[in-house]
Amino acid sequence: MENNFISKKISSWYLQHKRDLPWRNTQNPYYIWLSEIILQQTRVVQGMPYYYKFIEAFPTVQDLANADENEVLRLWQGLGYYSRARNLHKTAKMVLENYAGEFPNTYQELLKLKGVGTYTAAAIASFAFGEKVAVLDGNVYRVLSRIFGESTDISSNEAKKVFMQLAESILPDQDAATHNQAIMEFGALQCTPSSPNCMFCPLAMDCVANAKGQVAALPVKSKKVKVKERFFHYFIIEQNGNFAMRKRVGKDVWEGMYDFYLNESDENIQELSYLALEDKFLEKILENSLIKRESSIYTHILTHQKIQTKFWHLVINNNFPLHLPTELDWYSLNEVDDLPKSTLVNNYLSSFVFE
DNA sequence: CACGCGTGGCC
DNA sequence: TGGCCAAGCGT
Repeated sequence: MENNFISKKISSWYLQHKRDLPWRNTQNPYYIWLSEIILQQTRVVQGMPYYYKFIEAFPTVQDLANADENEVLRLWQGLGYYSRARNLHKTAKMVLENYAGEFPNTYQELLKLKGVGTYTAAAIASFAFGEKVAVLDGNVYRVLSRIFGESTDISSNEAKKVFMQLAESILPDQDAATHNQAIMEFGALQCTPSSPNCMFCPLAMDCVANAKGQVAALPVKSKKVKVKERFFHYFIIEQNGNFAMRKRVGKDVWEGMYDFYLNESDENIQELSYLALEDKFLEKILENSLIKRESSIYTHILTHQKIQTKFWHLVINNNFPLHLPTELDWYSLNEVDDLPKSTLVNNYLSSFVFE
């Protein structure tokens, strides 16, 4: 490519302004993979402590593969998008079983790993193995849309082809790794989503959006999220110093994380007696317990959901032979602490001390 | 393939 | 304040 002045300017800017991030000082594919999974949809400052925790707890991919899923999820607790942690663990096992413990070293092979899509495969292939493949992430979409004045909706299916073509048009033959790092860092620090400082931009004179006064309008992104309201009543069931919890399964939020007995309604119902009408188990435990604590309403905001929750701490009479539903099991206080839990549950638990 | 999946920071 | 975003992926 002869119009590589764009790549050269961005890479030059990168060498002057790049942050010193730990995963940039290694070519170990395990560390690079780990950092890329952590950073999916996640800010560097938010992911950084998790990166350090993981490499300390699991220095090698073998260590990660040999861990229990709960242990991995517990370490991931608080970072969100927990399928990343479950897939991280699955992939570590795959690397051990299918690749003899050696990370696959090409874009095409990397794509076969769980949780590794086109972006992450390109990132690992270029950073760890020097393969000439272009990364296409949120930063790259933004930088390219502005430089080239490309207004294709980045939420559309067509965008992936259009922008990949642009990305490849400025991908240099040599050192794709530095180029890829550079364009992402350029998007993160210079060509920012809102109010970029184009006065100091080395590409100001080359940028179509800047010339047309379209910087704020690009990239075009149409997708809007619809927020669904949900109403939870969590019942912390305690008997003889043990607590009933379950591992969440299915397609709902927080799959794999542990929580308490949940009564969910479409409407904002406050009366326990009303809830118990439709919930025989709840009716039974209410008849045989004391309400030790009734929390205030916790409003938990997720990307697609707004969940209003009240927590009820019930102490079941010691002599009542309570038979738990199959999904629930008893855990000691220390075990409760060790289990992976959502931030909503942890917010409640950390708001007071069990006595 | 459009949608669901977390959390925290920003204005 | 509420909406938007931040190194996407699986289904």
